[in-house]
Amino acid sequence: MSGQARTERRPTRQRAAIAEALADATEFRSAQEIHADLASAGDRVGLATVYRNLQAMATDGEVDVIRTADGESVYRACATEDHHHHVVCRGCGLAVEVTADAVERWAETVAASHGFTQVRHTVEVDGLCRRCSSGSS
Amino acid sequence: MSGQARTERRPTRQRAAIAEALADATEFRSAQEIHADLASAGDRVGLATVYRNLQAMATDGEVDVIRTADGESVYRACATEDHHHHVVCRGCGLAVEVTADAVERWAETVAASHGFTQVRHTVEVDGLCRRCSSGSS
DNA sequence: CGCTTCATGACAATCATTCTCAAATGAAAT
DNA sequence: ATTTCATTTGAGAATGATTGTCATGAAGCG
Ligand SMILES: [Zn+2]
Ligand SMILES: [Zn+2]
Ligand SMILES: [Zn+2]
Ligand SMILES: [Zn+2]
Repeated sequence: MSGQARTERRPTRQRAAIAEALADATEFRSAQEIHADLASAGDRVGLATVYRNLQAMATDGEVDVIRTADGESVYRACATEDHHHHVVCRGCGLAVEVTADAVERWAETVAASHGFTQVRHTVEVDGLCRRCSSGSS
Repeated sequence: MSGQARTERRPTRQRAAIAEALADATEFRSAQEIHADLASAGDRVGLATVYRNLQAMATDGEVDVIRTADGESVYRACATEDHHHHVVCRGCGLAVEVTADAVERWAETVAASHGFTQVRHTVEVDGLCRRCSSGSS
């Protein structure tokens, strides 16, 4: 039931660099941030290239992508290839991967009960992690 | 536990017009669309004003807002004031309101189990409605 | 090595959303 | 009704992430 549609893509230095930058990062990063990371590491990669690769990788399921509150797309190479969701800290960006079979089934069921097919879903949970909870007013 | 923070806001012709346009609409509409709707109805309202009011209304829980696949914010005056989610048709925009206590609890629980507080969540389900499913390959 | 095809990069173009700030308006006080 | 003052509006500029363009560079291949 897990779907990766690994498109036929040609390996390049840039792609490898992006993948590595993504592997090093522990939190979700935006295309712009990845681009900056590479730049500051002396790796010169075009911004458009970063966008294109990140999107392709996301499409192929190699990386996860979520939308921040202000609409920015952020990517991350997750620990597991299996379908999962995240609990993200609004304060520091810490992201925990979680699975939710119950939610998966619910989405499918509720949609089907209303006659919908080809169902997809988006589930994101955010809050303040333990550390960030301490410094609240 | 349901939160509306009805801000002290001053009633204006524009606000009323926007609220009405929203009430008439059956699907989710973007700020731009609402603005166009008003314009074509002879109601002249500044685009910035539409954005401002829509956001304020969303903040106060008067209307629902979701993000489309391409990052556009779309609003709708829903049937119920209670917390709920949607199953939206990718083909025609038809939106069904659904509740999911199980999901609500799951989000809260899984976040808490990882030490998160002030938890919020986003749950959107989309697919093809019965009608739109017919014309697929 | 030549050839074909895909990827890259610099930069222009999009486009939803936000910002600016002077003018208009609501509400309350006089 | 008129003054007063904070809020809201509107027209247009500004922002900023993402996408498009297209000439150049690199991969794959015989
Ligand atoms: Zn945190
Ligand atoms: Zn899921
Ligand atoms: Zn439909
Ligand atoms: Zn919910």
